[in-house]
Amino acid sequence: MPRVEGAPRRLQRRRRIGTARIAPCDRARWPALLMQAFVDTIRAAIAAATGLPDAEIRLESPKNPEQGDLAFPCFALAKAQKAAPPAIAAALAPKLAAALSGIACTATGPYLNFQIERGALARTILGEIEARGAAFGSSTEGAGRTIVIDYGSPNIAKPMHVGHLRSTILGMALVRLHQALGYRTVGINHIGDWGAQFGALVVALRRWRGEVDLERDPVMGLLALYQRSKAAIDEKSASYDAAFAKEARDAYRELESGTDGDVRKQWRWVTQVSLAAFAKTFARLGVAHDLVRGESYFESHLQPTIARVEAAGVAEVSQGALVVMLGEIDKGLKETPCLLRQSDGTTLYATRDLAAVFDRWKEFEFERCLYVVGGEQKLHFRQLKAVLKRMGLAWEPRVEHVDFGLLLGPGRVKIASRKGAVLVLDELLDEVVDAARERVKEKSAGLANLEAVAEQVGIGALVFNDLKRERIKDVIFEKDEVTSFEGETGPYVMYTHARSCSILRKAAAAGEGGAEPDWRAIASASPVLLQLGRFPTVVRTAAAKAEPSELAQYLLGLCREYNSWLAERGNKVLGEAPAVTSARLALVRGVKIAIANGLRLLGLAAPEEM
RNA sequence: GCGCCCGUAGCUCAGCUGGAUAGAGCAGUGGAUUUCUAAUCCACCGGUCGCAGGUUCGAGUCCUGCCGGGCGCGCCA
Repeated sequence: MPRVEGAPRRLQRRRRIGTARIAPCDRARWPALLMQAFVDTIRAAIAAATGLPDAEIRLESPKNPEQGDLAFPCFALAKAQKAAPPAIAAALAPKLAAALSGIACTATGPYLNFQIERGALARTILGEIEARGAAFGSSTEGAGRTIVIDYGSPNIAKPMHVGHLRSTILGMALVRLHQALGYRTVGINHIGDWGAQFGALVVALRRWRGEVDLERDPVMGLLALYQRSKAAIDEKSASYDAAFAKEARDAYRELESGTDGDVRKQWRWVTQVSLAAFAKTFARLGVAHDLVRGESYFESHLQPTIARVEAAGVAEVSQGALVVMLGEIDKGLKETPCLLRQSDGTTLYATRDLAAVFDRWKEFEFERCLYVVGGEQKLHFRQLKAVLKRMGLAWEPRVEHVDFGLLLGPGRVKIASRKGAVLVLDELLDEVVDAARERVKEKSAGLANLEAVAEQVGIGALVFNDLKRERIKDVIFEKDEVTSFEGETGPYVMYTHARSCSILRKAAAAGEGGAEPDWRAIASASPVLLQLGRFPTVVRTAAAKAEPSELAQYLLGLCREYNSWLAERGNKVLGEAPAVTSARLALVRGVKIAIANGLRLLGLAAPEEM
């Protein structure tokens, strides 16, 4: 039962570390990074004028958009030139202005502000989006390389609950982000289908099968048996049953022995009905794993795995157990070695994950192997990596724990409780979709595909609510917030998309938009254009940092800028002079494409009407 | 006790590799609909960026200490 157990036990936060660094932009490979192209041009000019090494030239955005599109602070030059930053800026501005064509350069205090010529900005960015369409934002950077992503990973015999939501949603987004960058992705559902608890469950099935309904909703029936069996083997529980516990241990031993008898038959059935239920839930979230490979798969790999670690000379026996001491690798792990084999000879979680990661490396030679697992398991993955490092495996840095915070209820109360009341994921999805259906009915009465849109909007609201936050932060699940659909929400982004589609439909119906665009008509939309230009870079960094929230935040910002522009009285799109309408339609189309692509990468639908 | 993490507006959060007056959403107040979906937009209200030092031309951002909160810590997963 690997990734999520009933109650999230731990919570960790971490700053971005590890391999999540972003390589310098390779222009040969990234011809279409849009804003990056302008940035590189300006940087080259600054380098030529100042002699600064390329790495030290950092451009930023001016505080006030009217000051320019890009800015360069001159403080760093002050020491070398022995002059005040404003004087340096003033001296540099004319030189750069002369060197750059189509980009104005002015000094404002200690800053150099650059403004790209409006027409060029619009033409470049909107032209690129138009040309690439659904592929806008994607690239071939990752061609020929593989990313393995372990996510979702529920445990059999129990329904998926809210605790699985974050891993599933984050994992799905990471799969899509990497795909967009040209990587081959392998999404793995590492189901928890092994362990002593299944011995107990089989015994529970033997004894109490008739007492629960296993026909209508097998997984809920299994949950009841699972909980009851857990109490029966818990010495501290009032329902402790010594005979049951012994039988459970025997059953697990039989399961582990590989004997294809009754125990294994029952276990197989449990696995089968559980997977069928998971598949439905995953489908609603738009998730499809490439590989379902549970812990049981690695049973035969356990002894070879231990042998391999022993052969590497890093294993030792301590207090009867086989461990790998890790203090030399990581001082923080001095007190917590990695246990590979218990004193009774059985293996542990770490052994299985070690077997799994060896297997994955052998099969995929991954660029990265991401474990989208809650922060409460941080120690486990830290140990796992430390073992790999101690074994001298060069690919150890490619293994990353993509950790995330807890999902909490109102008042920071834990939602998923070990005792009883699990919030079943399907029920939650139904609730959100119900709320969405009400809203869609009320706002768009005659919508033909009401049900489909309600599903898209409701689930989109839930997913976006999760993805918009930095993953390390806890998510406070407030139902009112998830079903409000206003403000910084998934439906807000979807709505912006749907409105744009509506404008484009009307334009097509009226035959507008064919004229040569007059880019001056969108001169006031440069914040929108600049934001559009950032899209490919955002996709790239969101993937590199395994942080989908960067894309979600980007989309919110894009929609905010765009809606604000669109609401201005002077910016009417349809029915204006043909050249004006053409230019504005190009902007609408560009935004529409960026939103659609962004939503898709986050795993959300982009309905054309809602 | 040890390890790791978090602490920005009443609430929920952004803030890119330290840089120009700290930004949104929600809640509250007041506006915008002969105008392309008002699931929108505009304005106002609201902040000692936990506290104290330090580094720096410059710190919400880096370092140290403290306070508050969370998670984890050998035979569970």
